[in-house]
Amino acid sequence: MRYSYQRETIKNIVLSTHSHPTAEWIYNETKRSIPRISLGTVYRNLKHLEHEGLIKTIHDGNIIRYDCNTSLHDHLKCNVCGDLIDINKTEINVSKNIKKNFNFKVTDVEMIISGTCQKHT
Amino acid sequence: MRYSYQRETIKNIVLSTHSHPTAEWIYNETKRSIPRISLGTVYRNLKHLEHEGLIKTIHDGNIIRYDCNTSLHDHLKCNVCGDLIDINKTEINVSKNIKKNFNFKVTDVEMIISGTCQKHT
DNA sequence: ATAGTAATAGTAATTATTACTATTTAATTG
DNA sequence: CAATTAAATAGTAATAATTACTATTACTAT
Repeated sequence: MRYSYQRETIKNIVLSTHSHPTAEWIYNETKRSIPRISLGTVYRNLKHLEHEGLIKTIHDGNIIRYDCNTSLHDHLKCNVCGDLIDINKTEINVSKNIKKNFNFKVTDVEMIISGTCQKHT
Repeated sequence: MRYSYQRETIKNIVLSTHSHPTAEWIYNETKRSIPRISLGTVYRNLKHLEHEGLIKTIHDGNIIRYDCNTSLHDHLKCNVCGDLIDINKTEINVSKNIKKNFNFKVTDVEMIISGTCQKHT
C-alpha cells in the first residue's frame, strides 16, 4: 500500500470521531484540508481502511456508516434523532451456537436495535 | 384501504415464498400475471403490506428484502451464495436489558449473522 | 533524475428507491 | 344504474448513494 496524503487525512478524520459518519460527511470534513479531494477517493480509501481492519462499516437502513470502534459491539439506533449509540456485545457466544446448530461459519454479527433514546422521554 | 388487483397479486406472491425476495424479483414475478404493472406500484404496495404488518423488511447490506415471516427471528447470511436463512431469535430478553441499562425503548431488533453456509464446506 | 505504476480528480454510469402526473378504476351515492 | 369522487395505477422523471472510467498526478525503487 503506497502512501497517500489523502488516505492519511481521511484515516485521521474517521479515527477521530465516534459519530459513525457517512461517506458524505467524511468527504466534507476532508475537503476542509484538501478542497479538491474527490468523493471517489473517499470511498476508495474507506474501503482500503476497512480492508486493513482499521475501521468497520455499519449498515444503517440503506446507507453505510463508518465506525472507528473495531471492537465487538452493537448499536442502538434512535428512530427520532437518528443517533447510533455503541453498546457492548449482548450475545458473545452466538457464533458457537450457530456453528453447532446450523453448520454455519460465522465471520460477522451485525445487530441494530431500533427504538427511542432517552433524549425523547 | 381500497381493493386493488395489483396489491392482491403482490401480496400473494410475497406470502408464497420464503426466499426473502427483493422488490425487483417481486416486480418480475408480478409481471407474469400483470405485464403492465409498474415498479412504483410494487414499491408502494410493499410499503402498505409492511404497514399492515403482513410482511417485514430486511436490510441486507444496502438493499431491502421482504419477508413473509413476521415472527421474531434473525437471519444467517451466507457471503458465498448470498442466501438468507431464518433462525429463531437467539436473544429474547435483549429489549428488557437495553431498556434497563440505556433507558432506550426498543421497537425492533435486526440482526444479520454473516459467514459461510453448509453448502460450501 | 527517471521510469513505472499506484492513486487521484473529475466526471459519467449504475442501482435502488422515491416522486410526479395524467389516466384509470373501485367504491359511494342519488 | 349512471354519475361522482378520490384512491390507485402506469409510465416516466428525479434522487441518492455508490461504483466505474480515464487522463493526469505523484509516490517510490532503481
